[in-house]
Amino acid sequence: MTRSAPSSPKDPVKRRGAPVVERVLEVALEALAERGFQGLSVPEVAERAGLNKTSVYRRWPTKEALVAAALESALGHAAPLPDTGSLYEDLVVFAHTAVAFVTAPLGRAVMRTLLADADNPEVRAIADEMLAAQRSGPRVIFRRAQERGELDANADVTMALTVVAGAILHRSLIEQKSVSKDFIQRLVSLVVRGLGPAPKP
Amino acid sequence: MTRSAPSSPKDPVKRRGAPVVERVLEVALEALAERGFQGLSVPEVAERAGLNKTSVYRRWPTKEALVAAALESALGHAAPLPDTGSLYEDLVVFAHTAVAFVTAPLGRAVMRTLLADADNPEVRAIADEMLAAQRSGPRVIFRRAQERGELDANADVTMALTVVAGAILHRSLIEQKSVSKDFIQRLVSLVVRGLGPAPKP
Amino acid sequence: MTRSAPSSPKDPVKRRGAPVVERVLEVALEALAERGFQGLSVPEVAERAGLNKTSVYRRWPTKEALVAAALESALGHAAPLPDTGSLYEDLVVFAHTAVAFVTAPLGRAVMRTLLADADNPEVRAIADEMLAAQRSGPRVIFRRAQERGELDANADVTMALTVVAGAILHRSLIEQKSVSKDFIQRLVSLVVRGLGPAPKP
Amino acid sequence: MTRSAPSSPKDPVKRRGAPVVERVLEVALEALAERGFQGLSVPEVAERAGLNKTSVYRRWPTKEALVAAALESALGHAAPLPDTGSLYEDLVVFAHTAVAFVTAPLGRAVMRTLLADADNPEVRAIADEMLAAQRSGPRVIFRRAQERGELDANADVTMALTVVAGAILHRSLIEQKSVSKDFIQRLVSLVVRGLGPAPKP
DNA sequence: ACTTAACCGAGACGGTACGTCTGGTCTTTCG
DNA sequence: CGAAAGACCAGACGTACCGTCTCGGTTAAGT
Repeated sequence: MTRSAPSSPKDPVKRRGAPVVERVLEVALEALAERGFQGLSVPEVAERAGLNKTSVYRRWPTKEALVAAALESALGHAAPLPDTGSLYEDLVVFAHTAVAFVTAPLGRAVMRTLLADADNPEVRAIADEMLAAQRSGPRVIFRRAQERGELDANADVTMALTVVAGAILHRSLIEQKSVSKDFIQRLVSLVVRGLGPAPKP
Repeated sequence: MTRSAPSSPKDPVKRRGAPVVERVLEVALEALAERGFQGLSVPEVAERAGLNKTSVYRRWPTKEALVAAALESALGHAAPLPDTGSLYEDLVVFAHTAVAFVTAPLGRAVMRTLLADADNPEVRAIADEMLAAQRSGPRVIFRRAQERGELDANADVTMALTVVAGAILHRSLIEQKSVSKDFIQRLVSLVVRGLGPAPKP
Repeated sequence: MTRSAPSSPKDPVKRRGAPVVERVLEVALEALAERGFQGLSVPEVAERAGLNKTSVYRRWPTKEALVAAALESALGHAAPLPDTGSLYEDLVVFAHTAVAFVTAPLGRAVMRTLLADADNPEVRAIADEMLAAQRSGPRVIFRRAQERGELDANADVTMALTVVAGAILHRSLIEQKSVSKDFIQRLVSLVVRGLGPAPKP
Repeated sequence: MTRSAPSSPKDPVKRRGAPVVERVLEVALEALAERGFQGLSVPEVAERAGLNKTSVYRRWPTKEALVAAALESALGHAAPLPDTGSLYEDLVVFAHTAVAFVTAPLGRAVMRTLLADADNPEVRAIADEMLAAQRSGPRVIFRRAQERGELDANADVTMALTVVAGAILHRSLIEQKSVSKDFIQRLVSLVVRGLGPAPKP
């Protein structure tokens, strides 16, 4: 017996296909960002990836499966959480990563899917999961600020997150203006102030 | 005129002229909200409106023209601006109208178009225009607050608007949760506080 | 123009399509003769007929329906029965028409269908029907010969028909040789003699 | 064992495959009879023979080669010629072998190929050859009858053969009826009579 | 017994064609 | 004249099948 490669005892599938899979999913993600879910066509992805459409259909029988796989393959790239010792600084750094996410193909794809093509439950579920992952991290920022005493214990953290994310979203996708560093600073300023106690009249 | 038509209990909706146009544009708006721009098809609108697709094509030769007309027909329903004498109250009222807008078919259609189907410039222009109209009003709220001395003269009004709109947008479309009265109050609280001077440490 | 067109009291459908139908069926018959039933493809027929494949599919949803229609449209061209007063002469004339049938596209199509593609019952039925029609006529020839006393009353008429048809079939399709006038005469001679009483030893 | 021939430095063919080859060709013949030439697919033959399609393609690169090999492998099974001393009896026996041939898979395959799928010249040539072999034998029957004086020297022997073969062909393939013993007797009777002198009126 | 080389199984892949579906144009008829 | 009906074209889509290729694994021969 020629037991080769003990690390892969049996790998009947994807001996030839491994690089192909990556390429296709990458292309699918791009296309998803450009055209949205319903505008995406499997033949187009196949052509862009440089292989025959039948080969794509073989692996992912439906468009949903392809998109789900593409989204899933891009999961787990959580950005490292900032810890500068200052809520303001932390939030600025986090906002930048959020902007980067929304600007990159993956983020655009997720956003388009969430906003416009949320009909398919399978895809929707994955996109939701990605969004939750995206939101779970930053909560730590606020908790640390609370532990430092920089933030009140019952500050509306959830609202702050929604505000930061929503403002960036609105700015980049609705107003279609670039999210500048200045914008982020003004946004974070407003939020940090807003989380504090009411100003004296 | 076939008013009674006993042979057909279900009268074929609106047969000629002006009422037909209204019906079609109304249906087009609904479909736009449901399917988005690229998901909308002229034959489908025709069928839903109860007339032959050729009749629709006669009036609006392209899908763009139909959508543009539909959006345009829904313009000019600017909500009355609140003037309660309190920035907080004014913003709460405004936020409610914004939520109503985003919830209604027209608003959803505009949002979907802006977010996901912004490729066509003609349609995009109209949607932009609607958005600008939606934003022009509320600025008065802040100006009045500044005149009352309730708000600093160089407060970041633009940011405040973006934050309110963005948060509502994020809440309803991304998180897919209902925008409750409580949510709005907390949102406006945060924004009003954020517009004030920095809290004392 | 509103001319009610009394010249066409026919059904309201196929005003544009009437000539198209003929053309398609004609082409289908040709293709059937060339490629056989299973070798025939609807798109190919459409292209040869100069119209879009969807137009063909609209009228005949399946290949079977198209072939059935093509065969049916070619029915009813029964050749006039000869009546020369001589069994030999009658058979010679009839054999010539049989040869013409087998040589023409229609005949070849029927033969190919009967011989090679007899799997589909719908098509098979039509081809069978055509064959029966083709055989019903010639029996009269023998009956008249019997009435004239030229032929014995219990002569094996069915066998004679099978022999004439089979020999022509074998000659033209199996041996692939032309069916000459001389061949026909020798064939009929043999059959006529064979129908008579046994020769004296 | 087939002469292992140690002198042969290279014996690329059939070290392991000898029984496989037989099985494949046998199956191919069956499939040819069932589906005809153009309906036959190499993968299907492979599956029916219980081996992988690549194994079949390795030996016979094209469908034509496979069919040619299948037909060729079935050659040379000439039935022994009858010699009963009576033309009638000889012909009856011969007709039975002809019926057996046409009924068996091999015969049906040859017939289908000759009748319907005669496009490929290579295959066609082999089928023609088989047909010629099938016809060469029976001529002896007539020659012996002539030598016995039972048959006139210038009787139309070729026509008689065509008639017998054609009638059987027509009966079994066109009329799709079984070729009974009675049918054969009546057929031979007619032919034998037909070969004799014209009956006296 | 061990090596070697032909053979076989498995399945990914490109490619072609098919039949379906839908969108948009056009002609003809009806009211 | 406008609306209905629907034939028609165009093109994309997903499926099926074919034939090629490249891997491994196995079998049969030969030192």
